[in-house]
Amino acid sequence: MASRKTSIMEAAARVIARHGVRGLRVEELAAEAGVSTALIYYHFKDRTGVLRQTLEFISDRAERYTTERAEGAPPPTPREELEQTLLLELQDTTEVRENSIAWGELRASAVFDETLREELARATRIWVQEIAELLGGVRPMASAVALAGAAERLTALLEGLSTRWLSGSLPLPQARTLLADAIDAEVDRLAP
Amino acid sequence: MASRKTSIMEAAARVIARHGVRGLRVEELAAEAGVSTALIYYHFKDRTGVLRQTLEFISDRAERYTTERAEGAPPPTPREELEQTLLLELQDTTEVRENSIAWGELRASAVFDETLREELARATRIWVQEIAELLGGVRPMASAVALAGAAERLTALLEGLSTRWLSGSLPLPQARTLLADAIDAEVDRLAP
DNA sequence: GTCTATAACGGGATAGAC
DNA sequence: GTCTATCCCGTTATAGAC
Repeated sequence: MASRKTSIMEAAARVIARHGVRGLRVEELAAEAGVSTALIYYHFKDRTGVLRQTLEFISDRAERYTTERAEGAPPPTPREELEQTLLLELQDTTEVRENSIAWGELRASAVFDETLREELARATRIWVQEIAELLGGVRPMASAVALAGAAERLTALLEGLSTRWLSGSLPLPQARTLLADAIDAEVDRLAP
Repeated sequence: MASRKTSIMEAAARVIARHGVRGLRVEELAAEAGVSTALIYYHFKDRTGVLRQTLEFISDRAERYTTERAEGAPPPTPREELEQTLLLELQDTTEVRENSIAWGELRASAVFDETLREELARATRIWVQEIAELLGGVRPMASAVALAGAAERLTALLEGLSTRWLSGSLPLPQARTLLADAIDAEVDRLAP
């Protein structure tokens, strides 16, 4: 069962998705979590502590939901799995939106906050590695270097498209098409 | 010569590069620009006005330095020009770093600030269009739609790589290689 | 562990003189 | 156009009871 502290971090993720890291007010967070502000300081020491731990929480959670699949569904082909995994991040559902926004905020905050960098780099590495493995399933003969490069490009492109979408510079369907085309191109490029 | 207002926007770009949009304090900006806080409100109305106009300033400046070429230098081939223009944004010089950080910050802020969106979308459109034209120089037979797609992907990838670089998740040389490879791939893909 | 009440402070914004 | 001085509000953070 979720501890009080965990449910505060879940609430923090929602608040960050609404107003960003900069817009997170401890009082609003308290209201969202249904607790007093004092309790937040009790569990997290200060506002920075809330952010640090919530961002860690978010990157862990993102790792999890990308891997999950429906129970009775037919097992997808490697190619389908790759495409689904990446396109999953470009969807206008509450959960994805929340995670994408929070992830973008985390990324942006790390530019100025050294303490976030290591954790972020680690989460990025894991994600890129996961995509590289999926690409390897599609193109078993491709070299590890080529797979790693393609994975790094596809995930970086996804982050770029996602931010454009969320900031209102690119309609979602177009973002999805662009990503799908890039997947095609990278897979073609890895062909024997 | 630079007006007072312009020099305040230059100072704002520096402060944003140091502490982010989130960390921009009007008082610090005033100190950086060597003026009083009241003067800032006189010229920009409020803090948001500073951000809005600085964003415009930054995107204009980026357009300029991207387009500039050395005087006596031999005119580059279309292919060289394309590559140089894009790779220019991945360099560890003060000016580029400052612009990239500020651009990333404004992009991230626009997710929560409606007032920045239109200007940002406009600047993005101009930039994508410029790259599409350079691609058209390399592949004159390619369709406008194909050129626009490739340009959108390359610039979005560049933003993604840039943010990874600035947030410490990707070494600069690697980011440059990845982008160069993507340019190769897109140009190949547009081949007749 | 959790609350209510409040202290303490940072920073955006303005008044008014020059 | 530009400054000095200051107001004032929103937020962070803590004290102390339960």
